[in-house]
Amino acid sequence: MAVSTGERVRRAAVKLFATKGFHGTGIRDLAQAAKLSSASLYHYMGTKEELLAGIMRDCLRRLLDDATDAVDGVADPVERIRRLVTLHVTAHARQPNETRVVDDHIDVLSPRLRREVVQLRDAYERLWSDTIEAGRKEGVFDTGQPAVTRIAVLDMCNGVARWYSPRGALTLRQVADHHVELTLRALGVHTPARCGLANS
Amino acid sequence: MAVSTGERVRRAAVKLFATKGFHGTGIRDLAQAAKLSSASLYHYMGTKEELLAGIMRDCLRRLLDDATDAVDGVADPVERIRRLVTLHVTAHARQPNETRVVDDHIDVLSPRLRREVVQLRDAYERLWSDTIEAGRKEGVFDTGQPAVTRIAVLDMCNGVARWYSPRGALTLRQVADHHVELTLRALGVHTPARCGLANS
Amino acid sequence: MAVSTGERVRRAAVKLFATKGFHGTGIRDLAQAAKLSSASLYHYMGTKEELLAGIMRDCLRRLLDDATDAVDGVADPVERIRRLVTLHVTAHARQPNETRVVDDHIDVLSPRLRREVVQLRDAYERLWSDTIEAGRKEGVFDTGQPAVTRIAVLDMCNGVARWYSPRGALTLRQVADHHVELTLRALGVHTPARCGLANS
Amino acid sequence: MAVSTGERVRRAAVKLFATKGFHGTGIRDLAQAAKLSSASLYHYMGTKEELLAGIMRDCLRRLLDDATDAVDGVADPVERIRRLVTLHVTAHARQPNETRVVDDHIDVLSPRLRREVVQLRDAYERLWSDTIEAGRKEGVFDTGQPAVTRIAVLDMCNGVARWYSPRGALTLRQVADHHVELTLRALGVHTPARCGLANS
DNA sequence: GATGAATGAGCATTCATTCAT
DNA sequence: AATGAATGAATGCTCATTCAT
Repeated sequence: MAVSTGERVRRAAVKLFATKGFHGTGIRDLAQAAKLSSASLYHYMGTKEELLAGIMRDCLRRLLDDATDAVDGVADPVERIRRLVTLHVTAHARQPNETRVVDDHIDVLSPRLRREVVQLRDAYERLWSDTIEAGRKEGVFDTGQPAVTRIAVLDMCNGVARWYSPRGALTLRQVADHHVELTLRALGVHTPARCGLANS
Repeated sequence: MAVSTGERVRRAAVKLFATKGFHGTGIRDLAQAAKLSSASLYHYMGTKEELLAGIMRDCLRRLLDDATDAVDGVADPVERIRRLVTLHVTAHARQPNETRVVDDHIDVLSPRLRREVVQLRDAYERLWSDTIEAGRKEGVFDTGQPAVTRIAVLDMCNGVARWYSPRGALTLRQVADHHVELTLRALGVHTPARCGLANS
Repeated sequence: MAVSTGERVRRAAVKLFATKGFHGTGIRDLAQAAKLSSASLYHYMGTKEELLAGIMRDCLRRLLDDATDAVDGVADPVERIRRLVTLHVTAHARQPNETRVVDDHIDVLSPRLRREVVQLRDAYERLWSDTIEAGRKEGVFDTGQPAVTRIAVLDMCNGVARWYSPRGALTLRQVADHHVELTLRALGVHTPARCGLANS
Repeated sequence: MAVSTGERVRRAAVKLFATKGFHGTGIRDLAQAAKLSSASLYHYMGTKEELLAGIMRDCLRRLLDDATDAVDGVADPVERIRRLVTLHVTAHARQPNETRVVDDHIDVLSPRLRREVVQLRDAYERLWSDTIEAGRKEGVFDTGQPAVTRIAVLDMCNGVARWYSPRGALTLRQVADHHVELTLRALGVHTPARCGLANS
């Protein structure tokens, strides 16, 4: 199935921004990767910065929507966190470039464009903090520094985008499960099969 | 106590590279921050890239040396990992800019300059993997994916450089201890005071 | 008749390189002479050095082609040398800048770009040495050092580019004829009207 | 025997100006070649341009003095030209760098510094034109364009600096003699041993 | 006599962007 | 929809030169 030119531009941008960084990517690099002249590029984007902001916005919106759906109606904090981690890790493994662009470029945006992106990111992180807080209140999570733990867990899961390969030794399922496990341990959840005993 | 001009250049570079990125930092930004003309800058550095590589090399060398000292003669894997985490977190909290430069810019370096930096980083990470492996062999660590866990723990600890403030709610001691705790949990170490019970 | 912008750039370069030298000509000088911004210049050239190499290559190629045509089918060494000198002097008188650029800048080129230029120059000079050699074999040229004589004659003819003016006392015809005469004398050809007697 | 620092500077400059050109030679190149810091260089020279002018001036002065001595008291135009050519070729073969600097850099000098150099050069060339004129008046030289011939002969002899090597096939004596021969032929002098007959 | 430090001006080249076609 | 042409501003870096030590 053919891909529209605008989509080709966006994909080129995602790949280049992720690997070379926003400032390390020139408009000519983008044009070449999108097989367009640099002038034509401007039919499909505003400025280079708006292109970046658009990518970040869409990626975060999708993540937020998916996460909202995933935990919708789920009350159990353990199950909620399980789903959040799985979704987060899956997204980072499947779209490593998009997620790396999102995770690494917030400071690059000028205030005007940053606002919306930050709002989306905060809304997304609130899903996590709310869940962690709920688990603490219910006594199923045991962590002295919930905010720090949340950041730590997210950083840990973000890292997947930098090393996971579908051709690697681990399946995506295994990686996701492992991070669920790590997260539950970080949150002090007593996973019975594991209390101090066998290797997985 | 006076600071040498060369040191001033390096400090300016550390701050700017950390906050704006290598490609986002111009030679004129550096000059202004170091209170020098851009021409004078070149008395104290080679190229901009060599300046970056020098910063990364020194920071990693210090970290590697300190870590080597810290675990020297310590046999117990739990104690070793405790020290590694404490040192790592402390470095990231005290020199957030240096460590962010190191953590974010390896891909920026050209092959020639990257080599040495990668060697240092690998030597440092080997301290971690060796320790984790030893703990697994002794049966005190319980993790199905030691390599993934190592990366996860390092990413988690690296994050400290992005949010810790000496003027924040937590002392450096508390942050370090918390990350030791998180790490031990990730490694499946049964910390008695915590097996499923009280908040810290 | 209008001149294309690319041609304007090339002409400006020829004039400036000839009069101020390659290193003495800045990109801004070129831009000003070509009535373009220095950035626009780069739509019409690669690097400054490639511009130079292109000029040299084209000039030499034309000279080589013209000389090849001029002596094509001509067997008599005296007539051949007559034509080579006439063509060479004419080219140096009519395009003094191009030829000066060619004659003065071979050492400026980096190896990559020098190769082709040197090949063309050598092919051109081979026309001369082959002709001189043939004349010697036939006994019509009398010179003890044919290689040195060839260089001497070429240097002598090259000089025309530095002083000839269409508004000067001598016509191009006269200058060419005079150099033919000088060359034949250098080659020891006995021009009857002249064996030691009258002024021309 | 030791060479003074000032002399070392001058020699470095001669070599570099000759091979890379004035504009192609940086002050740092000079300093490196003279084994001095670039600041120290300025103890031994004025500006870079004055260094160039000094070299040209001295070289021309020596040439002029030597040539004046060489023809002093010699009346016969043939003998005079013989001596001028021998001296000129010898100088160009023995000091190829100095003479190339002189021959190639007159246009580089600013008016102030150019004046004296041009005067010396003109005085030197007057020795040649006076001699040629005298020969013509006496009927021993036969050339229709004495001025053009003078330039041609000088260009021809200058070329020696670009190819002569003491390790080459020809001795300096042979090269000088050959150029004397070429010059006499150009001036239409009937050298008996040669009138149309054997190879040398 | 020698140099490290310093710099304003300049270098060739690339930047992101616009616009007429 | 697409691009060649164009540019002001900026890029990293080097220039020749000065001066305090």
